[in-house]
Amino acid sequence: MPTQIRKTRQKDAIRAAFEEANRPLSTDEALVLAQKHVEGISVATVYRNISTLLEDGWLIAVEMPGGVTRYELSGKEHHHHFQCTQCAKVYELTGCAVQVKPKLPRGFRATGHEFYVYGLCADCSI
Amino acid sequence: MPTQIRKTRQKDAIRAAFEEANRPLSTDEALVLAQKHVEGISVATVYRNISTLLEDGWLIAVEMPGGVTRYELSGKEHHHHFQCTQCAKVYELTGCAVQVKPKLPRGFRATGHEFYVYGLCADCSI
DNA sequence: ATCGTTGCAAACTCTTTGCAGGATT
DNA sequence: AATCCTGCAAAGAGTTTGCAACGAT
Repeated sequence: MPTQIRKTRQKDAIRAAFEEANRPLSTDEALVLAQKHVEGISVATVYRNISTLLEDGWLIAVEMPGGVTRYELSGKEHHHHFQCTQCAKVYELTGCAVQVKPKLPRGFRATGHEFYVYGLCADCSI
Repeated sequence: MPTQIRKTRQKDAIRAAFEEANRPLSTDEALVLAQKHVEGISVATVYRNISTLLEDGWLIAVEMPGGVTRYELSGKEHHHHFQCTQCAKVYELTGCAVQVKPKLPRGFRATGHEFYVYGLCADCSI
């Protein structure tokens, strides 16, 4: 008998937060957004549910340099991320072409790369 | 009278650690290397001195996605960083050409970008 | 003898975990 | 009713800070 999973208001609120946001969310941001659906939802619950959603493959982690980890809906095609230097929000960048010619030291082997753009988002550009 | 600065064994040990390493160091790595010069040097001292060296402009912070901040000697020309997925050490990449054509959403303005390469360092490639 | 610096320990922040009560099936 | 899930509070990990003692000038 596989362990059963129950539907709760908190779980729904957290999933809704990510679906409504349209951008990667930190645990704090997810907490604030989820609290609009379920008042009094706790941080621990947000952390636990994000862990579960990561294991389920519903979310993936977005590691930002010098910042807390964000999470976004999985299943999107390859893309990079933009962080606003003013409000610190992170956005997805689609169709951002990057050409790399890494010159590695002798003996080094590259297996992947990450790329981040910084600047001002639309709200902060005003 | 400007605030005087004193020369201490701890301070020298921490600077030596960065000069000998030839790669960006985390506070932990700096602590371990500094302890080879001054036994019993404390974490607090490492943190405090790194802060001072940052203010002095002798060090600059290297923020790695999903990892602790590293610090490297300042004054080098523009370069990116390589992180070994095996030993987690960070190395500088010189002469790594990156061509970017970011397609930003309407109203967004880019001011900079960061680039990271992952793979196996020489020691871990064996 | 000053007073900058250090080491220790406490404080803080972010995240994880134990546990008892509450909610879903 | 069974047991998954939540909230609270305590516990960890990494970093910062207060304070008395140390030590460079």
